[in-house]
Amino acid sequence: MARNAGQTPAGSRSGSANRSKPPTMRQVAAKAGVSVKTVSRVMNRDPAVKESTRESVLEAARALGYRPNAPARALVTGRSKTLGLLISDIENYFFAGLVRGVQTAAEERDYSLLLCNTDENPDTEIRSVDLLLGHMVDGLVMSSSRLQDDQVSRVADSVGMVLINRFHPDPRVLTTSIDAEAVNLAAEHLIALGHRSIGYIGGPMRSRAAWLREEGCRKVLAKHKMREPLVATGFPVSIEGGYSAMNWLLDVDSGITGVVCWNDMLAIGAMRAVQARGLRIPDDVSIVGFDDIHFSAHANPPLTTVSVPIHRLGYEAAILLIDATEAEGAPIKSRSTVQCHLVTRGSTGPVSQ
Amino acid sequence: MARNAGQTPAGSRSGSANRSKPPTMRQVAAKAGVSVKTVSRVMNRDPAVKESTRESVLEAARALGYRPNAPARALVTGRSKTLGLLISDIENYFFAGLVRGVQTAAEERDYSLLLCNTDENPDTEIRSVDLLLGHMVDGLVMSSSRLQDDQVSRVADSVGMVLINRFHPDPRVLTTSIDAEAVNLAAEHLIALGHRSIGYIGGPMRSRAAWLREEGCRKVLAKHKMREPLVATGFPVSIEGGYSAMNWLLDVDSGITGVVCWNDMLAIGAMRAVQARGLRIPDDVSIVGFDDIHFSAHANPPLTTVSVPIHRLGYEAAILLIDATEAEGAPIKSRSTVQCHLVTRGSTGPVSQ
DNA sequence: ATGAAAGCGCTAACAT
DNA sequence: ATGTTAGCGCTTTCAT
Repeated sequence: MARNAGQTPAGSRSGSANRSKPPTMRQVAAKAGVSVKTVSRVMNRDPAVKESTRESVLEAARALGYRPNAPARALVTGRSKTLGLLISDIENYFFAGLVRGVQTAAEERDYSLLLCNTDENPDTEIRSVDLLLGHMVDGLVMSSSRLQDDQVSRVADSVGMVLINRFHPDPRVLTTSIDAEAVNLAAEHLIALGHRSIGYIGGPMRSRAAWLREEGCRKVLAKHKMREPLVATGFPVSIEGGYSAMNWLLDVDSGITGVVCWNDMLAIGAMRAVQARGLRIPDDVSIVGFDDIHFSAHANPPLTTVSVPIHRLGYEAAILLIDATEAEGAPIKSRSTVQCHLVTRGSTGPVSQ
Repeated sequence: MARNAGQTPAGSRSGSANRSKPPTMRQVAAKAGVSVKTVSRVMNRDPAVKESTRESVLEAARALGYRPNAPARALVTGRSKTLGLLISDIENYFFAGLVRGVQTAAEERDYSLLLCNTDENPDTEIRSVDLLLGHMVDGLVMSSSRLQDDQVSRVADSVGMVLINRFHPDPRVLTTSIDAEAVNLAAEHLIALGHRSIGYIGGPMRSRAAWLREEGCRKVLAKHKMREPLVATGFPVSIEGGYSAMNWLLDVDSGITGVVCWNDMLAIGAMRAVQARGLRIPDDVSIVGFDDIHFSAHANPPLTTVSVPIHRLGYEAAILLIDATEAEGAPIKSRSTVQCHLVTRGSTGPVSQ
């Protein structure tokens, strides 16, 4: 009877790639001697099925290697149990961590993940959003989106969405961000160590988050009645970019003793530039990063940085989104925040006399 | 007439999250005054439509904000234009690069990507495969799979698949791998530099690829009539693991002057351990990695490593898979190989006298 | 506790 | 060059 004992569906396996169509509910129903709807109920864990019928259905399903067809289900229910994830670059350690957090949440809640890279290109991003919407994703997680506020709002007309580290006036657009205090931690730390001549290496151009972080640095210095930081912006956000930016900083003002960086990648590049000039870290120059990517603890010297709970950021965002998607009425909660803290390591020290 | 000028579908936007259903082909057809099938043809770029009708259909579609419904299409065609991607950990730089390569190919060929992490856990992996098959993916890209050969074969009964860096006897299972010579490059390099006491830090346990690489190292030493390498295995494949492994190596034999590592992460950890002991790289110990992840060029000192074209690896795998999937008859090609080469940087040097 | 029929949005097979 | 009909695999009424 059951020619294929395991999970193998019946089908030829002769050399080439002709595959048999997967079994359907109808076949399971026939085999179990029940109606299609009963099989459906069993698959959806409807408690109103007799234990014995449930078992025989499950048995038949196993024997046939049956698997519910997600597209079919999506078609009729209008929900795909799928989330779209838009990031600028999966090879960036920050986004990789984010994805991991989102995945954890997705797995917990039984969602799948469709991943798209945007390369910070708005056209690519729009195409990706269209693609994702075509797949009937139930929600969208967007990080470092290059879309304007009104474009984002327009997307929110069609689907639930959560933005990472970006506030949006539209109340339907959910947000998960780092705490407001985080942007000040790095500068405060350097000042506490006695640094009075401070540089800043900035993040992506025209990014609101980047602007915010730079402003944070400025404000902290102002609060302590110090002169403005020397700011290096427009450099690529990469190790190489940090290298160039640091060289620029030192060329303009060789008296700088402390540098705050938009992120850890830049900071690592900056450290290399300092060392390449024969200066020592932290004796001559102290450097602070942002994110606390895995590698930073193992840089040489280990990098002092503002630790962002990246997994949590992704996890919270996804949970917020899923909750909002599944709530029929008004969303339970529309914003969430994760707490950051400074991790002091070897790249910073007291200013030398 | 067109109340919504832009791409906005008609629908309420009042505070809460009630979204209107997206427009269907029927509505587009009605608006354009044609049949559904004609709309279908336009959407599928069927050349057999008059230019004027095509345009009016496109116009109507734009006005309504129409987007083809992928699940519906998948249901009827049996193809989802979606690839499943199974990796062990997206936060591992190698896999992130792989994903990027796969994504490039997917985008080129108009496929979407469903991403799953396995954490090298076979149970998670089986669950993920089931999930992916439920989504009717057209193909599966698997890297560092923990499934047995026969389990893989069983999956291949249902769907096309390509394995990264793993050969499989089943001819239906496609493969993309690094070239056979790559595993020898590191050891050859150390030997050429005069090293005679060589250690090896191994990769994941029970991984065939890891075993192969270790064997490569052994064979090279044997070929040069040198004694067996001292092998450290069973350590976590991470910076921390490399640190511990290197310490173990040095504890067992303090005379080691050259170390070959399964990958760059381990190598970076190993470098840190050497430096922590007050030894210098490469003066006292030379270290070679594998992969050439982005960070390696910026390690301190920069890491000599076997450069694997990771993007290409992912790209080639995806292309192989898509080609095979779309070919109705026998697959065009079932294996592909990418060429690796040694990148000499600061972590290796001639053995000191 | 279970079943029959309708239909989700689309394309395939055949018209015309 | 365009339209009609049927049906993909599933869930949703509404029965029983």
